[in-house]
Amino acid sequence: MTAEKTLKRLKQPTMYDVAKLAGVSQPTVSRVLNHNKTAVQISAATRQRVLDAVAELGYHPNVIARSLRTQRTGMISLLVADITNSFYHVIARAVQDVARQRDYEVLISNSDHIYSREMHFAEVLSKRVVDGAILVPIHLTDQDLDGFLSLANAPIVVLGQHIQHPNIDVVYGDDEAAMYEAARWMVNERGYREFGFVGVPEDLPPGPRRWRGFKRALDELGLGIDPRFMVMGDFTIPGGEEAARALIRASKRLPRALFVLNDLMAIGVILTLQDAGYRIPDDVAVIGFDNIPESTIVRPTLTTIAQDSHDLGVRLAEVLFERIDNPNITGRRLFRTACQIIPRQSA
Amino acid sequence: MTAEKTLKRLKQPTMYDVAKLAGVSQPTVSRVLNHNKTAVQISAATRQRVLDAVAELGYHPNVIARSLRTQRTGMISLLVADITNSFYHVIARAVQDVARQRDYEVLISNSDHIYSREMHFAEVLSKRVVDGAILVPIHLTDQDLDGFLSLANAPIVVLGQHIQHPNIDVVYGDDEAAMYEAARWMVNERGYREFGFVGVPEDLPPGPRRWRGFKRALDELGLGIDPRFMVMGDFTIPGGEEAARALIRASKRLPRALFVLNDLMAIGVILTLQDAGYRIPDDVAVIGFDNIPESTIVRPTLTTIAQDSHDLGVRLAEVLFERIDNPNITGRRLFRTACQIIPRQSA
DNA sequence: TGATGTAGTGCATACGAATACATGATTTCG
DNA sequence: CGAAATCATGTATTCGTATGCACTACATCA
Repeated sequence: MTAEKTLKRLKQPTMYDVAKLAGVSQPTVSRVLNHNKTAVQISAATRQRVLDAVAELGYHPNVIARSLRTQRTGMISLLVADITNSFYHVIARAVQDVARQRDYEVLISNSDHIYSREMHFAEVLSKRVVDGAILVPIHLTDQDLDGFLSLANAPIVVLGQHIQHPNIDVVYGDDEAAMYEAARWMVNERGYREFGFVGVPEDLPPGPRRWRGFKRALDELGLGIDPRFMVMGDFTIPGGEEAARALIRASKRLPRALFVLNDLMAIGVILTLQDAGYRIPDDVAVIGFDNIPESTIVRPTLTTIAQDSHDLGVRLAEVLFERIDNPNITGRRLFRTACQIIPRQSA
Repeated sequence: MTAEKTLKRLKQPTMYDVAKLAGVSQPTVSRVLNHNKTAVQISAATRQRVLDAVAELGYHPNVIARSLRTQRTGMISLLVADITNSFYHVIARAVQDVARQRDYEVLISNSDHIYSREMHFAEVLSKRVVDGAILVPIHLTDQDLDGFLSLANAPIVVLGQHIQHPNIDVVYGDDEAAMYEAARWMVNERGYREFGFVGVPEDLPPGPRRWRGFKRALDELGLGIDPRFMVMGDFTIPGGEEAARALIRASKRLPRALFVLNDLMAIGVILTLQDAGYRIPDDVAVIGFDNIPESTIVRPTLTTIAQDSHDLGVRLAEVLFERIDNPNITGRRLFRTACQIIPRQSA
């Protein structure tokens, strides 16, 4: 009698168990537990009996069953391009904070910039395990997203202006304008007149935009850029290191200042150039983008362009929840966040 | 007729829809789609008709409904203490890789070392949204975990030797032994004989263990430690900076070498000491713990003790899946991973 | 050739909670 | 004081899938 199968997992109590103990019906239990969300009244006596029974049994609602019935999961997902990139940490934390206030869970995934992982993520979406998704699409196209959006009945919000889908909201830092301003600042305030650029392959989202802002400023100022001083990386520190080595290989003389597409690569560039004997910023100045925490760890500290990533995260989450609460919202809504130059030692 | 409510979300097709289109019953569809997991046979003709119907409708199984029926979610969760600490990134990635191979999703959460968040996480567990959990408990006690374990019918695996629960598997890096070896190495190989220690409050898990290993080596070598050279932080870079300032305040003369409980704090210590005019390692040597990527960014590069975090992550995931597959496993199984000294410039 | 398998399929039900509807008890008001 | 309104609760059904069981058709064997 006592020695039942201890190995067998104990079954969780259900609303029926609570109802039986309290001497009421299962729906009554449901109504007591959701009384804030339902208009139905429950007598104080019944409520108390139910609550006592809940406490006695240690009852927890089964989230799966509830989700099946309500068609809501209480979860949103967040796809970041690189979990090791601190830029996304702040965003993730902000998203989680907003979600926590609404009793939502956040499912964080990591694509490592890999297309198939982004696709996999979108597929999970279409199986309806989450009520909505925030993503940072690097490879996913409007077409891909369109397919998933019509399958999934969940809204999508993206970080990055390049997604043009007519029914996906976009939050972005205005990096094109920021690059433009930064280039002018480097010339006018800092006095640099010869630049190099460490970017990413053309088709990767932030690349073309940041390049355009940069190029526009240079054009207006009547400055050109030597093609040998343009190299590409892959957003990571090793990518930056490789890019720096490529620069050195291409020409023993380096440009006076380097714009690097993001901070991680900028750090890689600095470390490699220093190892090769160049002084930063005396021989080569370096400016990055993102203002990640590591930018204050490198020496010299990294001059960079800050996206207000906390704000980005909060907006992303808020915009998504608006859509979740009100599925009738349509259209491509745009939310812009300004960027800001953070002058430090490297440029 | 065509202009139905476009605003209304389209309903996903269900197995019934597929069944109707294929001219079979719903269970048959289920059997076709799960044929690898079920012993039942299906004729080739029927299978093809069903698959065609699936393709035509773009059917996706509803994961929620399946979970309710099977009592499995296909998700595990991972609670890390600090999402900004790179040490956990490698673990997260390793866990995700193992999970991916088994078609499991990983729900990453972040406690920020906050007790209430750890509790919240455990509660989610007990509502059965995941099939198992990996966690890095900082504040959670054996008692807490015991409560949740008996509520949840899901196994728990933890990182960190301090959890002694008789039914929770433990994976850990052998940091006590590593600190012991590192202390001997600092004395015998590097020649330091006067040490300071930057730790964390006594009750926080890795603290006492790492301290014990360190202390044991010093005792054996007949070296003492000046109480003024012992300060505490909170695992973070700002925590390390504050600790360094406390050290300087306590005595203008600093110890010859500093053991710091983890790399993030070690970096904070280095940056602050440098700003205060101390040369690393000439005035003060610093050794950290974890071997996070940032340890190669600081200058001087950080001498540290490496945990094989990829291995830790893989083990954690594998151990968890073993338990998920075989709920009859009981007991506290221990899995140890060795640590390794990584000599760099800071000590 | 009738008893016995076996492959292929449908029927009914269960998972746990939420909700439309029905019902009985109580109050309200003309 | 009787009809209608209101309150409190129960009954029945639903969400989408998996699975035990029943059933048919056909093959197998003695």
